[in-house]
Amino acid sequence: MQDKALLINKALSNLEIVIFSVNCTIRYSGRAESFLPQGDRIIIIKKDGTLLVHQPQGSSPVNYMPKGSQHRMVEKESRWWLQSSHQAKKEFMDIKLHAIHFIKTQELVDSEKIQLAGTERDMAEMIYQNPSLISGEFKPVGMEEQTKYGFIDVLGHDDNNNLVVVECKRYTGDLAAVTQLRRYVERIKKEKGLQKVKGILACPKISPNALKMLEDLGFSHKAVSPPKYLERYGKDQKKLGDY
Amino acid sequence: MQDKALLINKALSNLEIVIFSVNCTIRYSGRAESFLPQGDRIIIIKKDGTLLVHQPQGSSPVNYMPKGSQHRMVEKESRWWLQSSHQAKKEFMDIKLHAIHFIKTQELVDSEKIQLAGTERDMAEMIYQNPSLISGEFKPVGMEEQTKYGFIDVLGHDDNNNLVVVECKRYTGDLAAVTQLRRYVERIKKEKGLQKVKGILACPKISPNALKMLEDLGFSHKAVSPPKYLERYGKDQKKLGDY
DNA sequence: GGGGAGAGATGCCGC
DNA sequence: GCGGCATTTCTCCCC
Repeated sequence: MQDKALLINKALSNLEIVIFSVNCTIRYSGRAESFLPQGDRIIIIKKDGTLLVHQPQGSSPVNYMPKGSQHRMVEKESRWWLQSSHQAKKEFMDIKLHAIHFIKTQELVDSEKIQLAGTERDMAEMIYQNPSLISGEFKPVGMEEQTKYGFIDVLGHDDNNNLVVVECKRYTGDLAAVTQLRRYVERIKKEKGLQKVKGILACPKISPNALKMLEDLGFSHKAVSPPKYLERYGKDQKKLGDY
Repeated sequence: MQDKALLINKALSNLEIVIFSVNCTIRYSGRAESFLPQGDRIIIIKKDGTLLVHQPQGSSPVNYMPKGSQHRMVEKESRWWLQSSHQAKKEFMDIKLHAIHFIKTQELVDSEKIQLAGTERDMAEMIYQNPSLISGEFKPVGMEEQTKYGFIDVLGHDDNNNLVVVECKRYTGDLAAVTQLRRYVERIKKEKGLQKVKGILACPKISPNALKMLEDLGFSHKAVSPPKYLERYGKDQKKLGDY
């Protein structure tokens, strides 16, 4: 165990990634307090100080520590503990190690960033480029207007020169989306001193409650789905290999 | 490589957890589309079919597949791929393996659930038990009222018999929290046919914009922090050692 | 560093 | 399964 501790402390100081498979008990104190009874888990400590504890099922880590945390193996009363702390954020974690199934340390090299398509931002751009997706009379105005009046996805006007605020959601529109749209419309009305500003929620579908609230507020829903850009970077795909 | 593939496919069918350290390229298609150029990553496949891909830094997985996904090692044109799919959700991932640094399979036993204190729910209960945290005249009403009118954190009334809606946030109150409170107050007004319903946002702090909107709507902010229940299980801590 | 908002969010609970 | 909502959300962008 002593040698394992040395190995780990050395790896941590070398900023290598460390992967444990252990049987442990965990306490955390910081933004909240938590206790996790004894069980088998995978623990990962990354170069940037991030610590993740994963159970054998589930997508999210059951416990974790943020980037910038410090970690060390400590022996106390003939027991080994993995202690983590982030002093600035006042977060602390103590992992009591009942057994260590295996440990692996490794230097990983990866500075690549993921390329993602089909986001809400892509949706807004698609509508901006192809405003008939909203309606035949919808005319988007300059993108700079978006920043000027906040985080409005697409701002435009109709044939009667009414301003139109479009809020995009990539999946089901919910009550929060409606209140967000409402907030933008009210802000525009106040800042521009307008009586009438249209609000449109663009999303593939909308919950019944959200639709009711939307219509009660005089807004409307337009069914639009986020774009899948496979075709867009089809050429890049070829360059990247015969995938 | 052949033997590794057999090992992995066997482990996957045995519902063991599999941990890879690899150099890979990743494509994903499903709710969105993504491409991640070549680099070193850790891959975890869990018993429930969850797949996680982690880069050497950052808290969130760069790519992932949901619970219920299926995985297999495939050889194609003298290259090994790890293919994952979730047919029902129409999600697909192809991981092109340039190198495998190590693979570990393991059976993990853990059915424990984490105990968490300091959540918004705990905050609401604290206020319900100790209403003077809101004000001297605040009197909470029965908890069953909460479900009847939705997900209101704490519902009560003041000395003048005005209904009071309290929305709790465990950290900074923001614009979304204000619109959420507004939604609850409007719902109560409509369902009960009331003219005046008070709204209170209980949170440790509040952003300037949120405070302005809150006051414009006639609501108010009360500084309350989520409870830390360390003292509740203080005795257990002592048993675990003087960390 | 804080505010505002999205996320391939995930997870939990209730209907 | 969907709806509504919190999350030790995390991450990104912009000020």
